Amino acid sequence: MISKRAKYAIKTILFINDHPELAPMSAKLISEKEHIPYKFLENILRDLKSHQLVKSVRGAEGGYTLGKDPEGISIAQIMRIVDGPIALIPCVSERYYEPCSECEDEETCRIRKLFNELRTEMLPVLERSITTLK
Amino acid sequence: MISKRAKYAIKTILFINDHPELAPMSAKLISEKEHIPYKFLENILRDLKSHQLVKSVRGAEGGYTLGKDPEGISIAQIMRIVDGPIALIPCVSERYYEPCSECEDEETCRIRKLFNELRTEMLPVLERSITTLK
DNA sequence: ATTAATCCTATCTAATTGGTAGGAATAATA
DNA sequence: TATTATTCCTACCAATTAGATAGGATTAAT
Repeated sequence: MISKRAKYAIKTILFINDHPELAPMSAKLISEKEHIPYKFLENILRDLKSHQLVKSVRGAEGGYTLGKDPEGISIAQIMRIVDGPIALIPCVSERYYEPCSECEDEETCRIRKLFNELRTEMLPVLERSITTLK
Repeated sequence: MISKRAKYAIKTILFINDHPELAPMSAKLISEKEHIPYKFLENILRDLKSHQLVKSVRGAEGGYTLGKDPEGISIAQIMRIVDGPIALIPCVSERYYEPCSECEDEETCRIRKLFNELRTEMLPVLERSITTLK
């Protein structure tokens, strides 16, 4: 299961992308329209900003805009920022790899092999640009 | 990420299936060979038993055997028992469905659509019989 | 000066994860 | 029959994570 944080982050990015006419978009508005607790949303936005997924404008009339071309933003990117690995076990994660403490031989581990295959199936779905979501 | 509980459960089922000559298999042996904390393993086995994935024989020389034909056991089954849903958001889970509290319209939700597609890609991998794992 | 924003640090509560403790019940076998 | 090896059961516990909330400093438009 992904966290609420991740779901909120995805909603936020989609909402900003859907409403270019309201740029820069205030956290208050996002919070109200997407039913995300305001202070929690602030945290999430800070996280997204530190990873360049959004940019901010300070002061009155300020708010957030996407940090890069929406074509280049995927759900996978957002998930990795807020939840960490996409893979379901750490020993098959590319970016967050960690060996399993009790595993005897990673090369022949059937569990690892299966979850590696699983990750391979998952990635293309999650790495599509957010602009392709309908 | 799946829990350690789930990984231990999978290892346990595979180990029992791999060693029919040691049936019934004691928790002590599984614990030692697969490096799973004994008391924790007991919990997991109880859980697997209550879902008919293993059967037990009590007393000295007792232990555990598979609760059904290994052809009929999948990683998905084990994961559902110990971790719950396979789907990454509750609103696309078949067996553990729950609506998203903040969602306005499930039918048109793009996030839901994507994660539903994701689940559809994941299931065939996880629902293969454990006997096919190499 | 006021107001509406972002930014920052810190704190809090509840649930979950990963595990442990202690012992009762059962059955093989010496 | 006593011992031993096992499953079975209830309860507890510590650390971490999830999901926020609090309070205020900073910035900029009006």
